[in-house]
Amino acid sequence: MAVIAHADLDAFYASVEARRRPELRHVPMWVGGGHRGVVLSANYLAREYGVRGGMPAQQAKRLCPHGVAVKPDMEAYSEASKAVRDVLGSITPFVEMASIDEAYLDISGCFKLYPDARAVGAQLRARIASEESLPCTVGIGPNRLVAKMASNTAKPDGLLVVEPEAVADFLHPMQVGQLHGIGPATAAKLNQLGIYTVGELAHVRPQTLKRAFGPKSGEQLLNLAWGRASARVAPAFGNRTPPPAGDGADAAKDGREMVSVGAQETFMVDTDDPKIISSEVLRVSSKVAHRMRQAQKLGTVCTLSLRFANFSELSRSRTLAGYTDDEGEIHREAMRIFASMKLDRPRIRRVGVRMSGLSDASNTYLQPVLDEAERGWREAERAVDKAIQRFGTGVMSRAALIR
DNA sequence: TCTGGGGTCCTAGGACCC
DNA sequence: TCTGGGGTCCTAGGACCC
Repeated sequence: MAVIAHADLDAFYASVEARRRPELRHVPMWVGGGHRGVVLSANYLAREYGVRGGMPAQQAKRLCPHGVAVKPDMEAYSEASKAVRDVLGSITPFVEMASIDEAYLDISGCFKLYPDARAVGAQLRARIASEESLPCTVGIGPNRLVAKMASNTAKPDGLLVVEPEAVADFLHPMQVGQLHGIGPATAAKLNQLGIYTVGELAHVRPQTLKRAFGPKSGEQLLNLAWGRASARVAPAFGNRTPPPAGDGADAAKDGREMVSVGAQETFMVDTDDPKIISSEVLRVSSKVAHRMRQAQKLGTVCTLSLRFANFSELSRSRTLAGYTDDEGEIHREAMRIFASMKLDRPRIRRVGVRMSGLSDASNTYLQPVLDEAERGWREAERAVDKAIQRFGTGVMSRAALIR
């Protein structure tokens, strides 16, 4: 039986900030905020005031007026994440970063060096604390789900091992909404059916769940309730092409193929001005195209999404005639979609563009551009990529994007 | 001064083909 | 000419996660 560990860095962004600014260590503090922003990560002192990740920054400030808001520094967090990954990798080669602040490890092969799972977990925590000065919680179980639930239960700064025979006793007393994969909507629907705890969920007739949630989701809910899940950890790229070396779009998570690339931006003030909307769509298209080129991907499905002033959303997608990573083409397609929506100038809060239907640039036929005048843009965009690589983001952009 | 940005996966309905 | 069934692809939207 496999033994899987889930390592979760506690209040990650806030911890990285506290590490380099010790004066922040003993005050309520969170990362994020700004105009129309949200809290990305709050330290545990701030959480005592009710401040939580995802909460509007305004609300955090109201709950904790003397708390300190810190501007995010994604580059620093990304570097810290890589350093942690290296530490984890020195204990087992089977490490899969599930996001910037958590990793799954297959530690099945570690028991020649360590007496038991608890010893491996303790070592992971000790090494990250001593080498990276970051607090971390480790959960261990027979598969990914149980390991994840164990770390959720043990955080912050804890360690919990759930033996295979103890899985049901561990999960069944929990509320259904605590399960990884059951969000507010599903929890509410389960509650309506009179199902509140994981134990109750585990004993519902499969037919009932399948009728209510569809065959696949119904089955999945039962698996979750019994703690059945994959124990696969995918650090290796197997027969797939590894992602390009270097930073940037290796945001591609370990092992899994990139499915889409998108960007979105919220306006400072809601707008119904087509000119402003078009130039914002160009800005996000340019971001998407740049990241696609970095990842060496071409895409064929363009999705435009809008969030309106009242927070309702609308999205439309279209399949292009060929593959592209060209910002001009993406922008034109997105604006064509916008026009086809025939909106009556509603106030728009946010615009987003996402490209999917991705394919590796190296083995995808790129449709020749018919309009010769367009040909120059590809080269120009490549040149901009190079300049950005040398001098950093912000050195160059289209004249139309300069505010 | 309410509510970001980056993703993945699933479902349902319609088009289309056999 | 009428009819049914199944498979697949595309699109829109919802749910969820960090």
